[in-house]
Amino acid sequence: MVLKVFNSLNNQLEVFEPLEAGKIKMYVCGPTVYNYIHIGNARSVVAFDTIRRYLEYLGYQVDFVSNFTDVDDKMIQAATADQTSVKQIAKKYIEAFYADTKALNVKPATNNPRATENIPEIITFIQSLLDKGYAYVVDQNVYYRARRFPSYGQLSHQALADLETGASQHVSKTELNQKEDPIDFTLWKAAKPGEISWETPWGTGRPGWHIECSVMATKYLGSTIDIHGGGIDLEFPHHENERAQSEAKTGQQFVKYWLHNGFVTVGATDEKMSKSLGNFVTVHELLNKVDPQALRLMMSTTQYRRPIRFSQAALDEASINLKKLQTAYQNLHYRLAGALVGTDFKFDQKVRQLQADFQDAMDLDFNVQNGIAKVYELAKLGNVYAGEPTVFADSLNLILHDLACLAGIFGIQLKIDQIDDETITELLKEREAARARHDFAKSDQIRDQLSSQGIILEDTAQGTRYRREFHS
RNA sequence: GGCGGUAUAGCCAAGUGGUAAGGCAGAGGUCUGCAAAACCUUCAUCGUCGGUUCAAAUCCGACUACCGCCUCCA
Repeated sequence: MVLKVFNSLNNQLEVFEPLEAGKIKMYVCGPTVYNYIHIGNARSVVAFDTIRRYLEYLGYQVDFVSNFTDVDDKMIQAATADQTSVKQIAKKYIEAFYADTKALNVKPATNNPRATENIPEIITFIQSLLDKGYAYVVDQNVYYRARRFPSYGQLSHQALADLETGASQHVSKTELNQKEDPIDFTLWKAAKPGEISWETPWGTGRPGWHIECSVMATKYLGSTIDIHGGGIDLEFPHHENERAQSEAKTGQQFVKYWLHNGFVTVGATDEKMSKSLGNFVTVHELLNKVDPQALRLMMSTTQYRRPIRFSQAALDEASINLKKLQTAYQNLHYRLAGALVGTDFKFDQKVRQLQADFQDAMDLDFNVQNGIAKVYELAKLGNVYAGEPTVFADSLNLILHDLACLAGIFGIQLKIDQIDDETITELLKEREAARARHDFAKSDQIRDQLSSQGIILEDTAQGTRYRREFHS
C-alpha cells in the first residue's frame, strides 16, 4: 500500500508524494511560551512526533522544524505579571517545554527557531509584502490586505462574506478602524511605550503572530514545504494567514499537505481543553503523578485528527497496556537464554505478516488505532511463543526487534531491565532448595521479602525469573 | 447565522454493501505447591425515523444530541 494523508486544503485523502524523493520538509506550529504546556498542547506535539517517526520508519529523511513564539501580547502580560522580561519568561518556559517533551519521549526537532531570533527576516518579509501591495501601514502598524489574495479562505473553507460578519468579536475598535477591511490581519504591531520592540522602516514595534511562521518555515525549509501541521484551531486564522502571506511573497505554493490534529477534551460535555477556558492540566504537574510513558501511550494511540477524551480511566488503561507490552517484551527476552540456534520460519512469517498489517493501517492517514492493535497482537503472538517448550533465538530476536520498533513509533520504549545482584541470586538459590524439599513457607517468605524490595518473582517451566515491579 | 467534526458493547475504539478488529473492565476455565505472568472461552446488531438493495453500521433523505472554528488558543 501507499501512504495516504488527509489534506485539510481540500478535505480529502491524498496519496502522499514528497516534493523531493526520500525527503520530507515538515513544519509544525509550536507553543507560545508564556506558560507550561498542557495536555492539549502536548497532544499536538506527540501526534506529529508519531507521524514523523512513522515517516522515518518508511525510510524518509525528515527535516522537522517547529517554532517557539517568544514575543506577543501574552508574553508581555506574563512578563509584566512576573515583574520580569519577556526574554526571561521565554527562557523559563522553553526549558520547561524541552523537559516535558523529553519526558514524553518526543524526538528533538531538527530546528526550533524563535520569532525574536528572526526579526530581520520578518522585517524583510513584510517589506516585500508592502512592496507588492499586499500590505499597508497605518500608524506604524502593518496589515495584510486579505482580499488581495485570491484564494483567501480556501484552507479554512470559508467564504469572505461569512468571515466578514464574524470579524469584529475579538478585535479592538482601534484596530478595526485602522483596517481597510475587517478581514485584514496584523503583520506588525506598533509598540506601546516600554514594550519590547524593534526598529523598522515603518516604525517601532513587534511582529504579529502569523508572520513568524511564514518567515521561519520558508527560511529553514524553503518556499514550498511538504507537511505543515498544527491544531485544528490554527486552521483559521493562523494557517489561512500563513498561507496568504507566504504565497503572496514567493508566488509559489506554500504547503503541499496541511495536517490538523484534533483536541483533547475534558469533562462530561467534552469541552476543548484550553488555556483560555482554564480547564487545563499541565504536563509539568501531571508528570509527577503518572508514568510519562503511559501518558504518551494514551496520547499517541488515538488517530491525530480525532479528539481525545482526557480522563483518569484513559490513563489507567494506558498504563495497563504499557505494562502488558513491557512484560511481553521482557518475557520474550528471558527465553533467549535457553533458545535453540536457528529460526522458526512459520513463526517469523506470522511476525512479518503483523508488521505488514501494521504498515497497511498506518498508511491510511496514520490510523494508529489499527496500528497499535497489531502491536498488541504481536505481543500476544510473542506470549504464546514464549510459552512453547522449544524456541529459536533468531525468531525471538525478530519479534523483540519488531515489538520495540513498532512501539517506538508511538514513542514507547520497550526495554530490558537487567538486574544483576548477587544477593538476589543467592536468595533464589536458597528458595529453589526450599521448594525442592517442599518447604513452601520458606520459599514464600523469600518471595515476600524480595517483593517488599520491589522485585517480583515468577516461576516458569524454565526456572524462576525475576524483574522489578512496574510502576504506573 | 456560516463552515467543519462526532454519534458502534460498562469504557476506549476499528470497520465506507455481504451478515460487527483490537484493548480495558466483567464472567468462566487452563497452567502453578500457592502465586505471578500468560493463554483459552464468553460478552453489542451499530443515535432516531424513513428509503434504495437479494444484502447497510456502511449508500440516500429527514431528524436529534454533542463538540469545534468564525481573527487569544495545539
